[in-house]
Amino acid sequence: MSASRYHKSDVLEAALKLLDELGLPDLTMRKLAAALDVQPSALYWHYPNKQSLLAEVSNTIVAFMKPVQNAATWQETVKLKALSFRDALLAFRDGAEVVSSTLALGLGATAAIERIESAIEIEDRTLATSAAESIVFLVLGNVWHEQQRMQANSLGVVDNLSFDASSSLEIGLDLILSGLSQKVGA
Amino acid sequence: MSASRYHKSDVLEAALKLLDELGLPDLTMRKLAAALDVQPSALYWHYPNKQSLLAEVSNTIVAFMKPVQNAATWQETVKLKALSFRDALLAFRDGAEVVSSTLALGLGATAAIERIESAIEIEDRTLATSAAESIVFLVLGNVWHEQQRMQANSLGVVDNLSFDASSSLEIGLDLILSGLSQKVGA
DNA sequence: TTCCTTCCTGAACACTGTTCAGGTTAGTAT
DNA sequence: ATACTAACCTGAACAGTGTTCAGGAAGGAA
Repeated sequence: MSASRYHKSDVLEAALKLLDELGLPDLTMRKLAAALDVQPSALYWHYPNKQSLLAEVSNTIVAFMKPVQNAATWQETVKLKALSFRDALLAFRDGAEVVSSTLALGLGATAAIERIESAIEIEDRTLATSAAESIVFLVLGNVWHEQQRMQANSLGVVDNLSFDASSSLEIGLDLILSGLSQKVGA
Repeated sequence: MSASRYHKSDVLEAALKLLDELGLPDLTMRKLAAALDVQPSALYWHYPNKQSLLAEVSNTIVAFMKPVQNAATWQETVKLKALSFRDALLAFRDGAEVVSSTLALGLGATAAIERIESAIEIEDRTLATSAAESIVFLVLGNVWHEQQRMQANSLGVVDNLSFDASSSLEIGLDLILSGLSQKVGA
């Protein structure tokens, strides 16, 4: 198989598949090349470097956010969007770490902030932006931590299962949203 | 100079110094060894691997948090502790990234969560833990983002200076704290 | 058939973390 | 002073990493 040639989207697709199989630490250019039955240097025709490849991987993960049906209140919509972001991260192995890294580099994942900000129906847009950014950091931190535990568990490391990550995230979200409602008098 | 032998704390100290001079991506075992005028393999007598070294670096950064004088309300104390955490991260180059990585690995930085949680004077300790965790994620995300911008700026990359990271963090903190006050009826 | 763009090879460069057998130094005990 | 033991380090190597570069082959258009 794979007798013909590839283009950018094929490489991206293969990277996502390999990310899921091996995890981020083992996602190397050489293994990616081997999976495509190609020399490592071939990848550099499609992407200038590994970082820009990972940036597109990150964008793909973020774009995986499912749109939310409008809820009763905008607060509810914001929460659903945040949880949809969470689900997108969880859908890919090490998703949170990938997105965190590229967001810190200023490359990708600003889409997530914008999408959440757009749901915050208040007049003070500076406040809305900060709130959206806070929510994104909160989700990323939570999921990163959770995915790390998942891998540790699959490696047989003992863990205190007494801690429910998903409800911890929801508590944090509720805190921000209730603070937001209060500050804006709604 | 450096004619005599080292022990663990010397290596840690040198690592912190080198982190500040070179940044996390260039903090390699070989450069650390060279700074100590020692073979790279010598480092592995003190630390089993690079990760455990970084975990102690992370712990040192977190321990850099200055204690806060008790404020009028516990809300104020929590906020001051969060800002003290922020200052500790900012005191070291790439501090937020270092601490994020090791916190995700479950190794260090739980001290920061505990210290903030202890200031949250409410009865529901589950809520307090989630709130403290949220605050830590928020600070880490903010500072990571900010430190990345600092480095980008020092490399001559253009940046929109219209964005004040420190006030964005304070807004996020206020949102969580006001949500917390509301939920507990204080 | 010529030509040009697209995609890839093969080999190398300059690194990285880590291991290991063996040596040296320092301090303690006899 | 001598023997012993723990602390610390050398030197060399292994197996891997991202990336570069000159050149070659495949596919479509003129």
